[in-house]
Amino acid sequence: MSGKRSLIRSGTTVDQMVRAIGDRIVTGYLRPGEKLDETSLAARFDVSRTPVREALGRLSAMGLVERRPNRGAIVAVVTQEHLASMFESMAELEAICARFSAERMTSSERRGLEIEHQASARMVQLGAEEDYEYFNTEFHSRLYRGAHNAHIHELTVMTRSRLAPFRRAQFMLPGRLAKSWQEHDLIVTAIMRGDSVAAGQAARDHVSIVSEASAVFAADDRKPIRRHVA
Amino acid sequence: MSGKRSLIRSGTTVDQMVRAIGDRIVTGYLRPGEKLDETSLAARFDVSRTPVREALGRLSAMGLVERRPNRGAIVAVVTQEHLASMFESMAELEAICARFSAERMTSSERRGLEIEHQASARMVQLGAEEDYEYFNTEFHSRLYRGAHNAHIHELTVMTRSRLAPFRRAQFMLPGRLAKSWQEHDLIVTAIMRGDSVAAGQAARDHVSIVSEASAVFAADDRKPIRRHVA
DNA sequence: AAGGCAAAAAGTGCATGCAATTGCCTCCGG
DNA sequence: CCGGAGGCAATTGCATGCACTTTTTGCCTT
Repeated sequence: MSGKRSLIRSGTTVDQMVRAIGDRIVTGYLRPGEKLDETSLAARFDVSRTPVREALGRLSAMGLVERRPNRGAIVAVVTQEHLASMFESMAELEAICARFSAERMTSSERRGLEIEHQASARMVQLGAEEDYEYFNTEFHSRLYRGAHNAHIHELTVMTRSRLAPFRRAQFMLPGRLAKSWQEHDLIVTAIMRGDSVAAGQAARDHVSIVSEASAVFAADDRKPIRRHVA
Repeated sequence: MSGKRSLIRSGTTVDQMVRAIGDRIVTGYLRPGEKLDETSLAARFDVSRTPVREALGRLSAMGLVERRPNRGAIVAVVTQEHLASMFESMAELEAICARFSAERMTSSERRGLEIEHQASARMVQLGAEEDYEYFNTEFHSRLYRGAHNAHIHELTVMTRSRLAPFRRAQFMLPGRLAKSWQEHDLIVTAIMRGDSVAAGQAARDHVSIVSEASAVFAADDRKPIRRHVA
């Protein structure tokens, strides 16, 4: 083969394929409904069809691609209805995590959450969307971990990744940044005082709002986003 | 190849493998930690290693088998802690389904639920564990569908199947049958009067009790079940 | 000109073969 | 007697080839 398959090192070939293809889907580079031809993908990444097939299988299990027997794979196309169901699920899952976090977070976890949350306030003041996004992700991850429930954690992360393609532009909405922080603040406050019911409700509301914000973009997401190849 | 691969017809070869191996895991025929050798499985089912590999991949995504790169696959071994987290998740998921069902079930869905539930009462009187298990599964499925949320449905079914190996003996506990029905009754009643909070709580409690009942069996599940190699 | 049918082209599904990695067993040194 | 290095067997990971299914295209019929 040509180069030592430089991009995306580490892990087995299949892992690389999963990441390579998955990234392109999550970032919107490959658009819903787009055909995923095994042969072309294999050629594109300079591997044989076997690891590509396995990667498509895994991505299918993740819900990112749809596989039709004997008819090839396409990037999963989600109906507006199914999208709504995923957002609703996400709200419930986050609510559970927040509720459990309020009950179970260790004092050091609470401290960490508080500190990160306050740090992210600076990003809001600066209006740094990109940086805030990092803190946002970290914030939610802390909630998932704080729930101290491996399985819920897994389900939540899975659902979140599946929603990723539809969430990416949410912070472009004017004022969304500050609002997001305030919503986080409600959650943090509730967790700090151990109010599991309030924490759950605040988390649910937070996701619901994100859901609506994203829906705006889901609609005009049809415009060509195609960039350079990788 | 020899015979027309008679067992488990329909679907692609991989589907058959997934079902064949998955069944053996879910029913406890293959025990946690047991090595799943690709070559032997391929020989056993008279197919090549390729579909077996893909099946193992899917089962791994389902959480039924654990795959260690270059080191083969084993039947997923869950720690007591992770098992507890799955049961807890299940309780929360069922609670969500019951809550949504109370709010969203159509009148015909409500009618169907009620009828099935009443029918299952006969199984309790007869002490027919096997038959009751069918109604039980059906009952929960109705709850999942009644939530009218495709994604929650998916997560719930996935979690349920993953718990299947640890639930199978629950109805062997004396008196569990009648208690189960009474718990179902609480859920049904709450749903019928549209009391989402009560429905959710009843469903959560129901699963929690099942969880404890199953834990009893999870402990002495270590005894050798090994039979002939299928 | 439009519809339908058939043959070819394309692409998936599975089998098989080879390379690479792992685990084990042996042998040697301490 | 124990610990480690090296080689061997077993098993996984990937590549390739063939068969079958689906789709497309071009021609023939109406």
